[in-house]
Amino acid sequence: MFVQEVTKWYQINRRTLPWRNTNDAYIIWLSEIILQQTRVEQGLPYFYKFQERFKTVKEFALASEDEVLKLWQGLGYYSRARNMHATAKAVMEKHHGVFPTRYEQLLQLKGIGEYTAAAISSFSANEPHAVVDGNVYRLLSRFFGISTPIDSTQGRKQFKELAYELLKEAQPAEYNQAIMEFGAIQCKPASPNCAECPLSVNCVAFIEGIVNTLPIKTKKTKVKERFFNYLVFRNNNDLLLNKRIAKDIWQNMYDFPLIESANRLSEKELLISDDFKQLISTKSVIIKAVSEELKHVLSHQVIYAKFWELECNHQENSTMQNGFWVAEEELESYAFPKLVDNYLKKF
DNA sequence: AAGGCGGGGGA
DNA sequence: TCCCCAGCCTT
Repeated sequence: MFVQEVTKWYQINRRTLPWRNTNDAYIIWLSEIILQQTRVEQGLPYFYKFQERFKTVKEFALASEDEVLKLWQGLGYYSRARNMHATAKAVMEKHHGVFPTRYEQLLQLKGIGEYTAAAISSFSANEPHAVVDGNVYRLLSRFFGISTPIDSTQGRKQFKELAYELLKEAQPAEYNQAIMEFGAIQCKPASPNCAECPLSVNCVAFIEGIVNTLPIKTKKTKVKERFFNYLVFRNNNDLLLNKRIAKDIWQNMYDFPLIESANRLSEKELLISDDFKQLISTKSVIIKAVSEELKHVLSHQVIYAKFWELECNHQENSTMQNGFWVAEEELESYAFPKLVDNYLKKF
């Protein structure tokens, strides 16, 4: 009953999306990685950009990581872009440039976990692997009244088993699309459309009036505060950039020489700090301006950032391993985190 | 098992 | 504000 109703609803209410109605595993892979933890509306323009720039997995593999990250700029979770690039190369080397469609092979590729392997293998080859994403957790927990936390090991196991059980009576490709679409459009997280829901008569959460308490999640991410003091060195038309190579946020993207402090720094505290002296090195520098404090919120940290604009009479960066000077017109080819991009747009 | 990893949108 | 989004990887 559940499977039939969800499928019937889907056939009437499905959105037309550019990655549907294809069984090209490469195109489906593009869309699935972009959509991880990302709403369709937010990912859509990126899907078009990537599809246009990289017509084939070979073109993707031949690109530079810098270019891939630049295309990905603004979408977040940048490891997705780095992993995609690695996977494109692996497909060239290990699969002769033919994107695999088998679940077990897909799982071997970077950035592809159980969900994405199930999605690609079912959509491209109709393999019977159940997708279990946020939409599926929500819909199943409500309809069957399951209160096991979805972020527990037991919960993941229970929902996965149920999803696979339901898939037995279904057409994998269509039903996997259907159950996610139903969760995204009909059984939404907040204010789901229960009044017009074809499942409501049998929905445990609806009958018991606990729709908005499900699904249950136990862990909450705690947010860390960080204080960034960016030094924007300018010499005539050139700016000093930094490549972020540390194991930290925004890996392999670009920003400016950075002094991070445990708390908010006054101008005096910044100027007398050892970090500042070290970055200045032998440069003679004039402070031209300082930006307002920009607050940048990530899911797991809040960054308070100030940009110090420094006029510099000569170029040297001996104290910075990953520093290099770039002409202002060249900035557009570097991938910047949103925080830095926001600053650059103003200045 | 827990924590890290972006950015945006809805209520 | 808080929560969630077509999750995955490392520790």
